[in-house]
Amino acid sequence: MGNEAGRRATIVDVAKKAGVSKSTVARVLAGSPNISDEAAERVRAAVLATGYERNHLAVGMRSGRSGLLGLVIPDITNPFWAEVARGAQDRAAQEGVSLLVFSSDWDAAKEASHFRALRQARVDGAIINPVADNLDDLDRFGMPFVLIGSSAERFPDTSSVGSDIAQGVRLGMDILLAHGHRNPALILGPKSRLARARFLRAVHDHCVELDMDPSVLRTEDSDYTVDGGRAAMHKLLAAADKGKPLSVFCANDLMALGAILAVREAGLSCPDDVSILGFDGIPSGAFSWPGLTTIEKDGRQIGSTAVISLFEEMAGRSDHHRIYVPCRVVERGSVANLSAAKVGRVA
Amino acid sequence: MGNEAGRRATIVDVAKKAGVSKSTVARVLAGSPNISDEAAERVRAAVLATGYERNHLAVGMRSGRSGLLGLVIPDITNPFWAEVARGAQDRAAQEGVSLLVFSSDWDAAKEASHFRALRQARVDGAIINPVADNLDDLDRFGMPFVLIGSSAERFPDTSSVGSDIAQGVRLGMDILLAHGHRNPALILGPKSRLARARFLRAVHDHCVELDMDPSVLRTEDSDYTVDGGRAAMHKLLAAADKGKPLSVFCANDLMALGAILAVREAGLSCPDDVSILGFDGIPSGAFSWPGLTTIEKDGRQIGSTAVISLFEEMAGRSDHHRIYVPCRVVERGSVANLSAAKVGRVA
DNA sequence: GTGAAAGCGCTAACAC
DNA sequence: GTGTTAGCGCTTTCAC
Repeated sequence: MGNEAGRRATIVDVAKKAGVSKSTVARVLAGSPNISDEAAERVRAAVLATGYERNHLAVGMRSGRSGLLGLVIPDITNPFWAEVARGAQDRAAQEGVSLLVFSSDWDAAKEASHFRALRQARVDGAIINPVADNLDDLDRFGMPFVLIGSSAERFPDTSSVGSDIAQGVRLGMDILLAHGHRNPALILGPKSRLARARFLRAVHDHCVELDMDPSVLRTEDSDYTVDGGRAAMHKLLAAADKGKPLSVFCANDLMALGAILAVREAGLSCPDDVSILGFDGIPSGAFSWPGLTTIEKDGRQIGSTAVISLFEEMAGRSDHHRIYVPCRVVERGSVANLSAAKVGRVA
Repeated sequence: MGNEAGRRATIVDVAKKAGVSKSTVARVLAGSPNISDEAAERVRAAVLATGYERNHLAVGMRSGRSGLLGLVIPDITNPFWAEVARGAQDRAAQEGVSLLVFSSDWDAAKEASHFRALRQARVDGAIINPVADNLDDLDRFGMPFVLIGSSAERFPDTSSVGSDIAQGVRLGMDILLAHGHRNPALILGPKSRLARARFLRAVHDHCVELDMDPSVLRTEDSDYTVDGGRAAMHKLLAAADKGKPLSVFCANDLMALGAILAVREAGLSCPDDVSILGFDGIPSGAFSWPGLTTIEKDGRQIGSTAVISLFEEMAGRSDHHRIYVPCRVVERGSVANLSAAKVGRVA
């Protein structure tokens, strides 16, 4: 325990044991260069002997750095956000700081109360997927922060890290096209959501790049849920030409999983009759039948990049910036290769 | 900001504004009873006017309570542990404390380093799914803690909260029996794992209760993975009587999902030819085809109960205890009802 | 019912 | 290169 009294050792105990002053100990601990080798050695020995461990509360109080970072995400139970949290955790550990994690449930009141907790804990900075429409709470207290997720774009003059949706959509369209699917249908989220507009815009932009007419693409609006995707798929199926191969690009994986269900319910086969492409990369996509081919967002990368960005922000050594983390294709089995199939039939 | 200088308001600013002493402010904040209504009112007004928020670092330093709790789980990315974290988070928020979350990856070295972080942050207590074989690190520093998950049973003289595996296994066997499945096969984890023995023992115990001979049950050892379950299922299929309905109780959901895959690969149907029951309740089970019928562990409940237990532990107002949180059945479609099927054929 | 004063463990000037 | 000193913001005796 470090001393006779049985309390935890303090810097004074270490100083006494090493026969130096508090400041010398503090300097060794901080890795200051102006220390004699001998003193440093004695301090290190004393630290070991006493079992001393720095009291971050005291450090934080004096230095103004608590060694704590805050992370506020919608729901730690959502696999994408869990990945983000993991990425942030690992990076924070690497930097020697710890992470306070909060779930907001997309609820502004909860978010506000988490912000209060962050301020009271005197976190050195925060990584936030914002739900409320203003960040005054944070600004007012001068807490450095970095926004994550795509909703961050609502806020000018902030740093943010999110998925590169435009690139992901390009990837998705290209996969579909490369596999022989012309004019895929689109299952989108509800009109109210910003994400819907961004996804759609990305599709349009890429169509234009490809000399395709985007207005030809059939779209179906729905909720970002399994049931939403299922319902949308049923509508698409009802309106589709029988016998003609159909392909669908869903704006998230949950809807894509629902679409697969709907195809089976209609007595059709995925991918033989209809090909389905998702967007997210949730783990459940690996266990559906067929496995879901999807565009995967890199949550872990977003989390770790956000920590790095936050450190920049804390150091104030950079302007605000937006970082877009690229997505990647995960091919499983829900998108048929039409060209290959034709070759097969010929043979 | 609370004062002219633009720094965050302190208790002194509040005291000045309210025209009372620091101590009076502190007493109001702490909810002490011996305060005149008038003073209390003026303090409250001053708090609002200054935008004062308690500095938890200073509070912790002086009072010895940081208002921080630690949570060390194997992986926040694992849906079960994410549920646990969420339960703990919500309960902690309710109690006015914040949660530091760490992932150990079942790695003793990482665990040790997280313990150090917990000690340095001076958390008031910790909730831990232990990987290492001893908890001396924690004991030595007198940090109150509660163990979670079933591995906790390795440690005598500790408090713990985990799933009631015995009850869950009973639930599973009863579902199988009720649906007309005699003598289900068992897909278990590797021999090295404690969890395997506990699961098997629970099955045996329940068989004895039911006057069944447990030695009649075919078992297959494997890894706790999708591929493990798939391989085990193929072996079971190879050894099974053709045409006779087969049922399998898997010790976790990942293996069960693999088993479903194997059944399809063998050209058979689940649940028509073989029924599969899982154990865990992971979200992916809802998206497989057929949906996985399983015994669900209540991670959220475990998390929130662990926080309550930890508070008991911190208050020292109870002996060590073990709490077993009950599991529940989630019926989806992977277990056929043999009795119902027969009725159907007759009709 | 309230105030004055001490001090938690540490860092950061400032001296030497 | 090292020691001395003054607090950081709060809680908690101890007076009155």
